[in-house]
Amino acid sequence: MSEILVNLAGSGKSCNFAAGTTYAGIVSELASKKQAKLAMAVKVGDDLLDLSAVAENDAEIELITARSPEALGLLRHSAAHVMAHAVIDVFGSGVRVAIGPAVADGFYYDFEYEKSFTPEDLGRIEARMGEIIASGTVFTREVVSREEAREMFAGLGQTYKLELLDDIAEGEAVSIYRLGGFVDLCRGPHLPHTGFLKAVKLLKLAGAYWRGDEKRQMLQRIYGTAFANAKELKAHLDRIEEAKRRDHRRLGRELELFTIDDQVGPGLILWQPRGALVRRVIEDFWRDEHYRCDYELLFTPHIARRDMWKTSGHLDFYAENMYAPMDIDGVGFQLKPMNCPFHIAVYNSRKRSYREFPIRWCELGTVYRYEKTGALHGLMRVRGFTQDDAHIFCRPDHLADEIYNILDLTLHVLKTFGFDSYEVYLSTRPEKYVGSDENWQASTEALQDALDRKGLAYELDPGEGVFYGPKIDIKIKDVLGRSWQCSTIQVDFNLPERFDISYTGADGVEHQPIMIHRALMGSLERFFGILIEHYGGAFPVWLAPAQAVVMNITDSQIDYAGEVYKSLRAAGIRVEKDLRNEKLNYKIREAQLKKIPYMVVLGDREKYEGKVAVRLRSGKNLDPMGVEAFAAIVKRDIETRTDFHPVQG
RNA sequence: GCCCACGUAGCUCAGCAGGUAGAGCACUUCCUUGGUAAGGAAGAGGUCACCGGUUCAAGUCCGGUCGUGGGCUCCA
Repeated sequence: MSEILVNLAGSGKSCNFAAGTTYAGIVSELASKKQAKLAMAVKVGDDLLDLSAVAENDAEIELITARSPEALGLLRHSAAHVMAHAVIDVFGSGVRVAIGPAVADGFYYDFEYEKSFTPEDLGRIEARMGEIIASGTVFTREVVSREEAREMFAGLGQTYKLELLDDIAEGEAVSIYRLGGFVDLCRGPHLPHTGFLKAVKLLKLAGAYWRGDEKRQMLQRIYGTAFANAKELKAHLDRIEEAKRRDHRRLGRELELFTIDDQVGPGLILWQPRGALVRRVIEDFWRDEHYRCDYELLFTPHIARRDMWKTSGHLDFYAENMYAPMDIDGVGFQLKPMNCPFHIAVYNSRKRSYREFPIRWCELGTVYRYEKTGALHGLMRVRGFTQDDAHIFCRPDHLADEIYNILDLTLHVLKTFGFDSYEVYLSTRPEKYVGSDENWQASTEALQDALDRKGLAYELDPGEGVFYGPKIDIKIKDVLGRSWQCSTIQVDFNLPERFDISYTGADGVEHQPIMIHRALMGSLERFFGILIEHYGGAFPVWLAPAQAVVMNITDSQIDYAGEVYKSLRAAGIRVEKDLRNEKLNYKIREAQLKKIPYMVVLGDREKYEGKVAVRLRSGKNLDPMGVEAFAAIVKRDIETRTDFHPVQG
């Protein structure tokens, strides 16, 4: 029998073994007793392997323990098997299992069963899982022939497994894993035994189509999560709670920012006064920044002739997202899902010269798109929303600079809203596309060039571009670490062609301009939703609907409070007054719940000294000061768009 | 759109062997004039989402409609 040399990464230890020794055996030799006990799997090269697998060649192996980055995936995948085992134990062999992978925050398993599972069932399943885990049942792997596997799963009535089996490439080994009486077709690897599962929890039930295809069978999905220990599980559950507390739908109602009314319709947003105020501040900022960057503002209608949407191609490739046409004096009109054709119409209103380029037109354009009822979600997915849209008409040689300037503006805007961590994606030519290869190549290079100059690291998404041109997408990360795609910059060779727009070049000949579509925030509605969650409803002073609230302690300061209120207002501060006949505690509590940045408390002391006592929403107090001094503090927050007294958390 | 769950006062929720609704907060009025997260009392407020069915009787059972929530790419 041949010998192989195996060394344990990080330990400097190596040893000779007979080929065919299991990694468990190797580990027990090379690692300390303690380490060996903690080993969940081994990593050889890029491959994660079961401890029960055998080594055939010289190798360097790495121990996978609960602390390894790969551990969570392993734990969760094994937990999924334990769950499937438990479900079959509880509901019988009539349960058909589909797939059960580890996912970003946990794991799931999809089942088909005649009865639907109830939330109470989760408890029963979890209880049974607890028993399986406590038993320390081992996972065993077997490599079987296709025929054996087919026979076995057919015998078990596991038809989904048969289907999966058919998809395994010829030549690839077919492996099955046994866990007690439960057998699953699975690539693995798995934990040595269930005793490694220290913290598992089932979370929710959901429906999911077999293979994500809505034409196929609807299955019942059970989501769960697993962590290396109870503490980390709890931290995860706390994060879920925190996300719930920050849910923009809840805060939107509590802070009276927006509502959605059944009578009006689903996916249609009513901006309440406080929300509308925030929106106005956002829009003002947006417009100012665009004027600064040499954009011009447009306004365009909400409907247009159906013919226009035919020319633009929307009726061909976007019809399912558009609302039905309406008949106006015998002519078909349709609600706009995008603003671009209107901007082209503005372009076409007269002859254009290269001397005007680049033309930069922006619009806060409200569009309407059909979304499936099940997809609607608060402000995040709606049927009517306002895009912070812009279109740039230019020559190919302008492209790189224009993109650079757009990136510059985008990052500035995002940063101002407190987002300074980005993921950038560059999507290149897909299989089906319009435009010449030269144009694609030149503009893709222009995008790359701009990204490089801006010093932005990006990921390449080959073939993920839209059919009409390459694009850059920017995802922002909020305080909870969730990412949201808002900004997009797209080059378009298609619309200029379809509308046959042109400009007169320096050579006196007509040329076709290139068009760039871009949005920074994407949808004002959605961006507002993201902001609400990002700030947890405690907007920075420049955005806060109410920046300060003046409150008196007793009726004897009503006049003084009125004066303070007036001078703050005159200073341009959004101030409210609470002069009700209530105790100070009560007023503070209310202002606190409204997350108003500054509470101005006025009692006799302040009145006689001509000062104000300021409480921050963080709970801290500032030293008493004159009204002007206080106004200056608030003004500084507003002008710098940065809170000098940020809210914790 | 599909699966599951849910839809009772502005909000959060209770009610249920089917016998014609209840709490807390918010709101209104009165008392209280009180220094940094809820002072006290009284009052008003609901065709129990909508439509239909079963029943002597339905918020409670059945069916449908509308709406809300969790999901529906993360491949054995």
